Amino acid sequence: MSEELKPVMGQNFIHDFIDEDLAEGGRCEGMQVHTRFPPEPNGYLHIGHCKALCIDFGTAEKYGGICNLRMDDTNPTKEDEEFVDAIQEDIHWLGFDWEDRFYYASDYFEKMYEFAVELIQKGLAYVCELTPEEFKEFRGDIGTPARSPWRDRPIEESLELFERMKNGEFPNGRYTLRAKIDLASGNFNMRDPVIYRINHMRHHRQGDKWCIYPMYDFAHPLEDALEGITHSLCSLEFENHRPLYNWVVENVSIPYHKPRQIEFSRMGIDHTVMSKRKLRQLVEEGRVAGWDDPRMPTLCGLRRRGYTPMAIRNFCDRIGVAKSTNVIEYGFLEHCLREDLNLTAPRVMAVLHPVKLVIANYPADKVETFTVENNPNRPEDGTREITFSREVWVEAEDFLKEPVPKYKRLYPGGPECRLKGAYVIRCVGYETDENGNVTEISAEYDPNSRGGDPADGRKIKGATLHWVDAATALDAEIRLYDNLFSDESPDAGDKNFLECLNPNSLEILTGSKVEAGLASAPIPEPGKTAPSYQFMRQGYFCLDCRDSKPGSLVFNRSVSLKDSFKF
RNA sequence: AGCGGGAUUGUGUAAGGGUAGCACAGCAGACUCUGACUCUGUAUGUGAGGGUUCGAAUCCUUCUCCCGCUGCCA
Repeated sequence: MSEELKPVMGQNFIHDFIDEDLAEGGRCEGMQVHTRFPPEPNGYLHIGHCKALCIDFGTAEKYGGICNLRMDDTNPTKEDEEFVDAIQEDIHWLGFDWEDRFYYASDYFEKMYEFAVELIQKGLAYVCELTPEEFKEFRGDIGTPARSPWRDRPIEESLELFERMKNGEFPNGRYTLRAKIDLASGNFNMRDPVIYRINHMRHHRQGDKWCIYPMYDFAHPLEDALEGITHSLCSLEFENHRPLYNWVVENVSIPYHKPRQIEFSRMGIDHTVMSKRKLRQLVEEGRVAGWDDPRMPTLCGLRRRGYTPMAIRNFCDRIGVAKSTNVIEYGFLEHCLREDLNLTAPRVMAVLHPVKLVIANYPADKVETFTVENNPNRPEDGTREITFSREVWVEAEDFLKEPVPKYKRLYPGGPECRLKGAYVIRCVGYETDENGNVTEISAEYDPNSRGGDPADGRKIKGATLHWVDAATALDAEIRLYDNLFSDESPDAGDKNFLECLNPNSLEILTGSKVEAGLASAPIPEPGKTAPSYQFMRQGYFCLDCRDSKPGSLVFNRSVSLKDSFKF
């Protein structure tokens, strides 16, 4: 990671809270800031998770503290071990390290059970036998308190029933354990929330050991407290749960810290969706090729698209942390990618829409080799050799039969242009097919401009054009991506986000021409970052890890270059 | 309606009584063997009304609008 681009987290309101805690001498004895990233292993990580990751790990780092990775696996219905590995890989790929602090919430089931028993003994929890339907009916609403006919069940009876629940004597839904808090609270989370439910389902790690599972609101504060977490950072939708979080920590005999929950707003990105449900729908309905489709905001998708960990991390650190609703422009993500790739990506030439250019006064049997820099901004990256002959491919948009204002490329009678690294040429004519489509451009070159510099030092008025030698060029398939959604906010309101899908989000070009040297380009392993090349003037491209094979190259365009000249 | 949050330029985010700053996007130039990069310059903002004050984005007050919450999900 280059120093100048190393992501740095700025001061934000979370830090203000922590500074406050530190100044008070620490709400926790001898406090070292300790955070955690607690994904539920039920799906793939996306860039929204990366924001949380940057906040959790970044905050710990800023204070010289540590951050745990914890699988929040308290609901066996949705979770699977397969995601555990994928999640760890993605986090490591981003460059975060939890060292040896990797935990499962399910490892605390025994302790959680004991804490639940303690609550019952204190008269702060009871076994309830409302059916789910009754529960809903008794829940009350704004203005009317909930009713709970079982909240005065004798402690001994609750203890016995809870133990029998654990022993598997009852079917799903027969009983729940509820915290006794406040049936009239305006905060519905406090209206005697369920803290344990019966679920006869095999847990991915615990197997059939348990058939009762703690609810998030009960489990999470305990997980945090047991791990010594000082600051539990989460997104805004848990704000209403904070009183319950604190209630649990305060009413249970935890010998460790009292963690503090701080909430921040999630990130939205325009032209994309972030909800796991919607992403899953895109995959399952075949709207995209899979979770790692380069158009997906998943980390595996972005990776296959050529996004670098550096770019994604910088993005997350620079969008800031606040509590207001926000929608970041997709262009900002692209900016962060260009910023990184511009520094590191080797330059090569590729012609996406090829047209044959014949240099009339160049000998038909002559072949030359030119040496060009891999990255003019970084001479230390060395050079490569490219061949040149009478016929080359150039970009179709670099020629016009009739020029438009400010056009300084090829047209009959137009200015001298430079073939990058080769020769100065001037357009002298063109040929068309019966439909008037340009089939061939003819030009004359200046033999005294070898390497691109005219011997007499005259200034070249036209542009520098990229090209590839027709004699050695490789065919490649190029995939250009656009936003998956044409609507700015496919996530907003009641509209069906699928109706906002952009039908032009993927464009496949066949017959594009690339430098012969790319034949030896390393094809990345799936799950690894594909090295990106800058195709001069065309953007950043990486070989597709799934579809490229030696001799058959498929490139994904990560992002185009900014183009200040619109044709 | 009850509870909890939020509102600073096109977008995101700073400034917590003292010149509203930064980044991206935009526009205009310079430079350039990438119309990229880089560099320079530039326009646009404190949701509304009252109040306190020499001075308010910031403190008080009234209002408006937006978001979240009534899973045995997390």
